[in-house]
Amino acid sequence: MPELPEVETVKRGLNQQIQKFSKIHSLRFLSPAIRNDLPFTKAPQASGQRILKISRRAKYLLFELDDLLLLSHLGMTGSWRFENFCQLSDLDESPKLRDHDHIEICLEDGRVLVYRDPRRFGQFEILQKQGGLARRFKNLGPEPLDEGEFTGDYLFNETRKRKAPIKSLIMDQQIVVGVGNIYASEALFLAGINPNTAGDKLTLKAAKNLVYSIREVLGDAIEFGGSTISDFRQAGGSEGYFQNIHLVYNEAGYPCAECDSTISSRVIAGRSTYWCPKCQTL
DNA sequence: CGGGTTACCTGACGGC
DNA sequence: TGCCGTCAGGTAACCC
Repeated sequence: MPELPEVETVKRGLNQQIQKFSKIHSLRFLSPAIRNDLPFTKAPQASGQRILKISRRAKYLLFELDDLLLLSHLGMTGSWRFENFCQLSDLDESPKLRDHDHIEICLEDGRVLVYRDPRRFGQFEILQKQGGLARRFKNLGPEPLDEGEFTGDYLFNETRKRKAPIKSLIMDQQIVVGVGNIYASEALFLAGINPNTAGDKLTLKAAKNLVYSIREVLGDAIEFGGSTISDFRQAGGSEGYFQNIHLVYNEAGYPCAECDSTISSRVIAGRSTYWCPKCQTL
């Protein structure tokens, strides 16, 4: 589900709600069954650690503790929420848990952070602060919103000799992180580039345009609190608004907002893809 | 290696 | 009502 704007929205919401240096009373896994099979039911090493802040790399959330990092990927349907009044003495009787809750982090201030993920495509790992992260993230490309590395020249170079459709390439997290299926279609529309165009057919000018459009659509989506398609929610539980501004995603058969042509769709590398045949000719 | 397909899961929705 | 097929924002394993 969540792409970069949704994860960024969750991160900002969690940081607002984390009190200054909330201390963890206990962290426990309610189910061993999210994607990277949690090998234990309790994580005593997290007890007593403060949550200093929550940051984001690519589509991963990083809970920075005193000595540890909690790494959380939301997959398609993952979400974090706060519940009040954690029953510290008798967790099993907690009435606040729902179906598909997998992780519970009780804070000493009495609140509890709960991770829920019906489809269980999410990931969760506990890493040592020193060293673990670089290895874990070695295959991730640059952050699209950071100045400097993700430039038109960079994308042009990365797409040379690549025959795959440009849409697949901008969703490749080794080339650039954070772009998923919705924002790939949206960014290509803004740039006037057909998603089926082979990577090596991209001109330098088009690559520069596309980098600009990716930045624009991701940045705008963050301002609107992300896109709520079915179950994405901000950390406070409210919906995003950017889904109301999608120009091509899920618009097959409807008129293009720019030119009234009928929006096309086709599955590319297993993912539904949408574009305007008249506006996207590069 | 590069590109596509499938698997991993549950739930929502449409057609019959 | 209910059954069945299809689809869903991601990643990783697998196959050619």
